[in-house]
Amino acid sequence: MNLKELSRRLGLSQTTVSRALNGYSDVGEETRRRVEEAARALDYRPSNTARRLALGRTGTVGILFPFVGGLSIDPHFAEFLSGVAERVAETDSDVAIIPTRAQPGRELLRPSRLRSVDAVIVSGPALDDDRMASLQRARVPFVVHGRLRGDEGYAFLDIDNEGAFRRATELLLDLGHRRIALLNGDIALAFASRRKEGWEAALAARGIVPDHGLHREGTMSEEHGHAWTAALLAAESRPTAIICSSMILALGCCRALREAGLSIGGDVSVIAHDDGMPFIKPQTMNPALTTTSSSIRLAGTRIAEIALALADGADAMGFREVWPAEITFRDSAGPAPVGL
Amino acid sequence: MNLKELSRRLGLSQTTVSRALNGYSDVGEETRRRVEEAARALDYRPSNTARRLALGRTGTVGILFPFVGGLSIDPHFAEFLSGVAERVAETDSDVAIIPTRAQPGRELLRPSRLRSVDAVIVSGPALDDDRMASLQRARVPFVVHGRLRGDEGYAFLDIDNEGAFRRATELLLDLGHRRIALLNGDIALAFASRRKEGWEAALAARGIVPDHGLHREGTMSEEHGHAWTAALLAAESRPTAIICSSMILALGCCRALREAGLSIGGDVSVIAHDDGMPFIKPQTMNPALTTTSSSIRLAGTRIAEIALALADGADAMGFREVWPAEITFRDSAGPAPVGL
DNA sequence: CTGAAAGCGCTTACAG
DNA sequence: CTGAAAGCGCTTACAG
Repeated sequence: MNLKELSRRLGLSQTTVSRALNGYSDVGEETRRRVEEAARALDYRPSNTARRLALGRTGTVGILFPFVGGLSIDPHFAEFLSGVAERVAETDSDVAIIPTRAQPGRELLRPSRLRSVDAVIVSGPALDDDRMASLQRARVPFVVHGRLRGDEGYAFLDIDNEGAFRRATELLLDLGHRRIALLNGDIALAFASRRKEGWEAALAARGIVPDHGLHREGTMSEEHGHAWTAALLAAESRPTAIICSSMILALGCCRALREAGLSIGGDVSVIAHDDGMPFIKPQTMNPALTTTSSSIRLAGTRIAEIALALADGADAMGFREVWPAEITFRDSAGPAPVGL
Repeated sequence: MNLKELSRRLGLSQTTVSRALNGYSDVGEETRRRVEEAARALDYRPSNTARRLALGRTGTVGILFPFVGGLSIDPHFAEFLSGVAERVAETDSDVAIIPTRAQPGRELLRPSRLRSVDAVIVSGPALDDDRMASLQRARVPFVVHGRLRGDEGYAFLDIDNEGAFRRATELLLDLGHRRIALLNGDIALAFASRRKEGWEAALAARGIVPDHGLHREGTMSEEHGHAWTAALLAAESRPTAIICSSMILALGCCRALREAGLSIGGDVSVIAHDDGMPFIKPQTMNPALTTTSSSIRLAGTRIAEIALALADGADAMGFREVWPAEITFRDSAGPAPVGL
C-alpha cells in the first residue's frame, strides 16, 4: 500500500492525501477524516526512504564510538547511548551506530556512512582526534561529547572534569591526605587528561609535587582497578587515598583493599566518579562511596537534542555546554591515618 | 556533486557512470578508469537514500532492546550490540537502534520504524513477548536472540541456558552441596526462566525439592547481587553454594560473602555465568571464579549475519541455532563444608 | 480547498 | 559497450 494506491482508492490526488496525513491546515475537515480513516483501515505507512529523499534529510543521527577501544561498547558509553536513543526515539529520526576503528590514520570514517546521516555525535574524543576535522571537512553537522584543548569551533557538551577531580583531590587534602593516587581512564582520551590536570592542580596548589607513580591509566575495567590498587599497595610508600575515574574501577580498587585487609575510609580513603550507571551504585557499597557525579545518561539525552537541532540547521556555536559535577560526601573518605 | 552532475562533466550518461561505479562488467576498461578517477577527484559520494529508494532496500538492520527494563542498555546488551555493530559495519548497511517501551500492551513497536528496516534483531525476549507476533504480522524479517517455549517458526540464536545451569548445579551437587541458591535475571525473561528450569531439573534428579526461597530474580545489578546474598546469609538455613546469572551479580555476591567473613570456595561456593564482557573477568577475581560461559559478543556477530541473510531473502527456518555453554572449573567452587 | 506536475538522486530493463 | 527513459514513493511550489 503506497500513496499512489491509497489516493486512487480515495479518489483524491496524492497531493491532498499527503497534505492531509501530514497535518497541513488547508485540507477540508471532512476530507482529512476520510483520509486518516482509510490510511488506518488499509494500514498505510509511508516509506521513510522516499520521504527522506523528497525532504533532503536522511532522518538519522549517527553516533561514533569512543575513539580508543572503539570496538566494544563499554558500560559508560552504553549508558550514554541509552540517553541518546531515548531522546531520538521521541522524534521520527533513527540512531545509527557508526563504529570506527581505532587505528590512527586508517580510514576511520567511511565517508559513505556520513552521507546517511543528518548530524553526528562524537563520543570520547582523544587528544589527537582527527575525526572532528574530518567532519568539518565533510560539512556534516556534529556535536562532541567532551572536548579538546582549544575547543575549536564546534558544538560540544562536556562535564567539568578538571574541576571535579581538583575538588575531589582538595577534599582529600583537607582531610590530611598527602599521598593521593589517581586511577584514571586511558590518558589518550580528553576526559582522562583533564582529570589528571585537576588532580595535579590541587596538589600543586598545596605545594605537593605530583608523584606520577601514583597515576595509573588505561581501560576502566574491574581488573585494572584491582591490579593497579594492588600494585600501589605493594610499593614502598603506599597512598592513603585513591581517586577512581569510574565506579567499575572503584569496584576493583575496593576489592584489592579488602583483600589487603585495609579498611576503606579508615586506612585508605576512596573517592570515585559516578556516571550514574544503574547497575553499580555508590550508596549501596560498603562503606558508601564518596563521589563526584554527573549523569552520563542525561548528557546523552541533551546531546541528542543538540544533534537534532544541528540537523535542523541550528548554529553549532550556540551549543557549548560544560556541566558541573556534584560532590557527595559519604563514608569512604575519611581523615588520613595518623603516624604516616 | 550528484550523479547527474558527474556524468555531465564526463560527457557520459548517468547509466554508464552508475554501472561503472557499481562494478558492472559491461563497461569499457578505459571508461571505468575515467569515471572512477573523476568520482574521486570530485569527491562524489552517492546518496544512500536515493540508492535505497531505487533498490527497494532500506540498508539498515534494526535492533530492539531487551523487553524488560528496555530504557537502559545494560552491559550485557551493550556487549551483544558491539558484536552486531561490528559485523554490520563490514557491509554497507547501518544498525538502527529501535527502543521499545516496556509497558505491555502499549504501541511497543512504532510501525513506522519498521518501515526503515530490512530486518530486525529482537533481543532479550520475555515469556509473554508479543513483539515476534507483531513482526510476523508486519512481515518484517527478524531473528531473535533467545527463544520462547515453542520456538514458533522464526529464526533464533540462543545459548543452552537450561543445560548450562543444570550442569553447574550438578557440579555443585557432586561436590556435596545440597542447599544451592540461584541469583537469576528477571524471571519474566526467557533466558532466566530456562536457567531456573535447569537448576530445578538438576536438583530434582537427585531427589531434592527446589527451595524457592533460594531463588532470587530481578535486574542483574551489583546491588542486587549483594542484597540477595546478604538476605540469603541472614536466613535461618543458609546456602552453601550460589550460582549467579551474570558476572555483575557475582561481583555483588562475592562482596557480601567477604563482608560476612565467609571464604569463597570454602564456606560458600560460587559459580557465575560469564558472558565474556571484557571489563569483568572471572579469572582475575580472587579466588578465580568457576563459570559457565558463552561469548555474548560472538552471538551478536552471528545474529547480525543472520539478520543480513534474512534481509537478502534467506529462509528464516534455516537459522535455528542453540550454542552450548562451556564450563570452566576454577577455585570458587569447592567441596561443601562438612558438618552442615 | 484540491490537483497536475516536477523533483529528490539513484538503478536498471531495454534498445541500439 | 553506451544511452534514453522509466521508476522507486514520497513532498511541494504553483495554479486554479
